[in-house]
Amino acid sequence: MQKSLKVNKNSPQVGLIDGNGMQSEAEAAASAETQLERATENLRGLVLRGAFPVDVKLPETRVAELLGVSRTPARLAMAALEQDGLLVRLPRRGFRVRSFSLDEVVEAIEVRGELEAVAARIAAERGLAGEHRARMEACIGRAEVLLRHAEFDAARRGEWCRMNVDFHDALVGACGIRPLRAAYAKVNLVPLASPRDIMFNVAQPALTRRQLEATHEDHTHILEAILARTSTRAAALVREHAYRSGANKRRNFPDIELRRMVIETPGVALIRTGEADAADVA
Amino acid sequence: MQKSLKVNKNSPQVGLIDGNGMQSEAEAAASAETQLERATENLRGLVLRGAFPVDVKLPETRVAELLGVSRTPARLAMAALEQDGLLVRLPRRGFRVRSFSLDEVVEAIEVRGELEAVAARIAAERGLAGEHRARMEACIGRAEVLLRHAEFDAARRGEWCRMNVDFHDALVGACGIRPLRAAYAKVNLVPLASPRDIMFNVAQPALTRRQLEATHEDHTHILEAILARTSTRAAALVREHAYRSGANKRRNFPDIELRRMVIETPGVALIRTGEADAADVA
DNA sequence: TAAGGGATTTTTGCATGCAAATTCTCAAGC
DNA sequence: GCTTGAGAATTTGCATGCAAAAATCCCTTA
Repeated sequence: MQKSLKVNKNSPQVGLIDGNGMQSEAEAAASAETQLERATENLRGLVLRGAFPVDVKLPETRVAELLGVSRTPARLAMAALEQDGLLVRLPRRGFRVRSFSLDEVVEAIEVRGELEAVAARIAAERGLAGEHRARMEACIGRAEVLLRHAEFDAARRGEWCRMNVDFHDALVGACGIRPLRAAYAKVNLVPLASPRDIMFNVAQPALTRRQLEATHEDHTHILEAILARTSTRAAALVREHAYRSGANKRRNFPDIELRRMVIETPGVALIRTGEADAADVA
Repeated sequence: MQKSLKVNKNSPQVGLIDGNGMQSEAEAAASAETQLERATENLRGLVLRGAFPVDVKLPETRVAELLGVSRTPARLAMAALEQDGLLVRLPRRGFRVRSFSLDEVVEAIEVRGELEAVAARIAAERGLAGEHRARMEACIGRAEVLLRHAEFDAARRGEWCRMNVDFHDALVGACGIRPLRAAYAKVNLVPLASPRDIMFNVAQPALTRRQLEATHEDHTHILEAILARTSTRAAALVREHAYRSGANKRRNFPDIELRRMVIETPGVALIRTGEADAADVA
C-alpha cells in the first residue's frame, strides 16, 4: 500500500459562511496558496463557531480528520491559532480551546480604541493621504446607502461589517505606523473584539438601527475631525466610538434571544457566560 | 540503519549570551519543556544575532542542521518566528529573515509608550496593588544600587536590563488588562524596541550614564505619580519616558563605533542602515 | 465499596520518505 | 553578448512510522 493513496482530497469540509455573511475565513481559505493556510482558516472558523467544546483538550487526530488533512498541517494550524490566542498549548498534552470573558472582550475593544485614537491623532497631524481618505469617504457613502433601507438582511449585514472593517483598517493604515497596525491586528484577534464582529440585535431591530446610525455619525465626525486637522478632537471621538462599541456588546450579549439569533457570529461560542473567570491560564 | 540513531543530541549549539548579559533566549531555551521551544528560542537568538543574512532565503535544512533537530521542529520554529514578525514566509518558497528600519524601531517604541501610558493611567485610577507596587519599588532600589557604581560591566548591564524589563512589565501587568499585555508583548517583538534592548554606548560612557540616570528619574517619577493617583501626569510621564528611549536609540544607533561594540545586543543585526526602506514586504 | 497501582491504550512529538514545486545550470538561439 | 528555455538538482510541503509520555482501564487490596 503506497503512500500515494492521497487520502486528502482537499475536500471542502467547512464551507459555512457566518451569520453576517462575512465569509471571512471562507475567503481566506479559498485564496490560500498552501494547504496549511486553508487548514488554519478552516480550523479558525471551526473554533470560532464553537465546533469544539471550550476548555477541553483538542486531539490533533480529530482536527486532522475534520480538516481532511494529515496530522502535520493540522498541528501547524493549531500552532498558528495558539499564536492568535485562540488555543492554549498544554506542554506535553496538546492544545485546548481558550474561553474569553465578556470583560476581556470589552477590554480588547477599549485597547483597540486607544490604538485607533493614536492613529487618528497622527493622521490628523500629518494630513490624510489620498488613498486612505478615499477609502474612508467611500465607507461613509456605503453606510448611507445601507441605512436608506429599513430592513437589514444577511447580505446587508455582511456589507455593513465589511464597510466597518474597511473604515477602521483605513484609519489605522492612514497613520503609516507599522507597529501600530501589528498591535491593532493583535487585539482584533480576541473574539468579538474586531470591527468585523458586529452583533445585530435581531430581537430589537429599533435598537439595532439606532446603534448603526450612531456608528455612522461617529464615522462621519471622525473623518471630519481628521480632515480638519483637529487631532485631539479626532482622538477623543475615536475613543468614544470604541467605548460605544464595547458598551453595545455588553448590552447586546446577555440577551439570550439575541444570542440564539446571532450564534453564527464567529466567536460568540467562546465567551463564558455567567460565573467567574474560571480556569483562565494564559 | 534504524531511525533510532538519534542524530540530535540536544547539543548545546547556541549557548552564547548576549552583550548585555541578558541570556534571554538561553534561559527560555533551557527551561523549555519540549524540543520545539528550545529550537524556537535558539533560532530566535540566531536570527537576532544576525547569524543569517537579512532579506535572503533561509533553507530549512540549514536551520535544522544548525539547531541539531530534524526538519519538523525547525519548520515549526520558523513558523513561530514568522508569527513574531522576525521571519517572512514566501508562499511556496520557505522563509527569509526580515529587516527593520530604524524608523520602525522608534515607532514601535512610541506605540509601546502609548500602551504603557494607558496602563499607567488605569493603574493610577484603580490604585496600585501590592505585588506590582512591590516589584516596581524594588526596581527603583535595584537601579539605585547599580548607579552607585561608576563602571557598568557586562554583569551590571545585564542586571540593568532585567531591572528595566521588570519595571515595565510590572507597570503593564498592574493595570490587569490582558489584551493590553498582549499588544504590549507584540510591539516588544520588534528588534530593539523592548525595554530589554538597551544600547549601552560604550564609546561614550558619560552619555550612557546620563541616559541611565534619566531613566531612573523617569521611573521614580512615574511610580510616584501612579501612587499619588495622578493618572494624567503618570500617563504623560510614561509617554515622555518612551519618547526618550526612542530618541536615545536614534542617537546611539548611527555611532558605528558603538555598533561594533554592542553588536551582540540582540536585534542590532536586523536594522537596515543608511539607504531607503527597500524590499519591505509585509 | 472505594482507593491505589500497574498495565494497556491513546496521543503527542519527532524523524523521515516521497512527490511537487522551485531554483539552478548550461547550452542553444537571436 | 544577452536572453531564453529545457533538464537537473534542490527544496518545500505533506503523510506517515516510531518511541515516549500521558491518559485510561482494570485488577488487586484494604
